[in-house]
Amino acid sequence: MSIQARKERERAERERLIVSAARELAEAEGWDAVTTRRLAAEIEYSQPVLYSHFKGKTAIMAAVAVEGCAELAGELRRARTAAEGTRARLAAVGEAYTAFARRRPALYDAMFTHLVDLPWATPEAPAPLREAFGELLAAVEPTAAEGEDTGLLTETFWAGLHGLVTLMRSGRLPEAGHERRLALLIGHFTAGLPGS
Amino acid sequence: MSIQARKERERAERERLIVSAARELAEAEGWDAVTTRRLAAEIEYSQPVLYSHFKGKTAIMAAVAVEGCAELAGELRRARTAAEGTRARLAAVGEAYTAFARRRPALYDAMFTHLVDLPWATPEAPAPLREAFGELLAAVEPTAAEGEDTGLLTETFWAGLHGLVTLMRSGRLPEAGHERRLALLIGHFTAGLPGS
DNA sequence: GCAGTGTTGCTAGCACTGCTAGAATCCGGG
DNA sequence: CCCGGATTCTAGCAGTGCTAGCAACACTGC
Repeated sequence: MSIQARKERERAERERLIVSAARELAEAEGWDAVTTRRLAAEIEYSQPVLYSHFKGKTAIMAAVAVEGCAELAGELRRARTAAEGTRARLAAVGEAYTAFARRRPALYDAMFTHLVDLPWATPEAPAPLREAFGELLAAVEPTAAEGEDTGLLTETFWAGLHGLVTLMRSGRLPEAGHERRLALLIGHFTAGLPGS
Repeated sequence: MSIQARKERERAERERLIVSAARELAEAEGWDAVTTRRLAAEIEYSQPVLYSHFKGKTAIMAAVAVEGCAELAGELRRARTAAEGTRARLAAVGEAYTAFARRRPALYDAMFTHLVDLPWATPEAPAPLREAFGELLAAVEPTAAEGEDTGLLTETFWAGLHGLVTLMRSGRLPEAGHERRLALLIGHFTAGLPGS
């Protein structure tokens, strides 16, 4: 009984070790550097051990992505609750979102650009994913007009942020001007608001 | 003199063959299926021939991306010139952009998601890239307020479209609702326009 | 017409990838 | 103390992008 519990505990511990090692390696050298061999060496086990925990490399990335979503949700919440007023809250959340993406590019890639085989826009989506989206929703909701679908509106706003981030990170948009582009996006999503 | 001209012509012909084969293969089975071996077989030459034309696989993808940009520019222009009125033009261009992305996902990936090592936001960017952006600019410009930077505004609008497309294609946004999300984006970028 | 020459394209192979079958090893229970 | 079963490792597969060095070809000058 007790010894099996210990084994399960150790196993869970090692699983967390895999995920955090993958994340650290990715953040330090990019996802290309995260090979199964390299990752196995990092956790001081052999390759096949990885496959006893995860179905494959993409499953490991998915686990990292979920972890990242939890973190992002926290940062968005902090930004939102710290700001006063509808417009300022949306601006703060947008700022926090893009700052997160720029500070942790590899994490962001795992979450929102790489194919990771996670259920997204469904109730079965992992909690951290729904939480992160919920934070965006909470910031966007007050800006909605009468009868507007706040879910769709949030998705559209999210797309704007995501586009800014990815196009910039791939060199398609110059870093310079990011603040002003973000301000334009916020401005267009809060036009016609009494508080502006 | 003439024989060298013929050789160069044949060489250029083969280069075009490589690019179009890569493109067709990518559109049919995705970029993962475009391996150097497969591509070589497709053009009925051996692998090293590819490297006498392009620096590597990414360079081939870049060539495909440029071709795709030219095509996108054409479709955007058609959409823009066919529509009447500032708002309708922006809507038509947005519609054409997302339709292109959904119809030719592999092409779109090469152009705007994969790392392709092309100069983008500079004067040295290939003409088709600048043309495609110019089409967006032409549609966005009339919506700009007094003293607004139309370049930055276009970039922001582009980011919105790009975000919608990529999040949808990776399953992060449901296909259903695309039209309404696009309408919301257009709406927010044309608010406060006399013609609305 | 023909040998020499220089380019052109091919064969073979490197170092690496994700992933897995089967051998070896370790650990708890009798 | 030793056996049995779970656990982990070694070794290898099929595939990747890319390249060195050789063979064969086409063209030039005689």
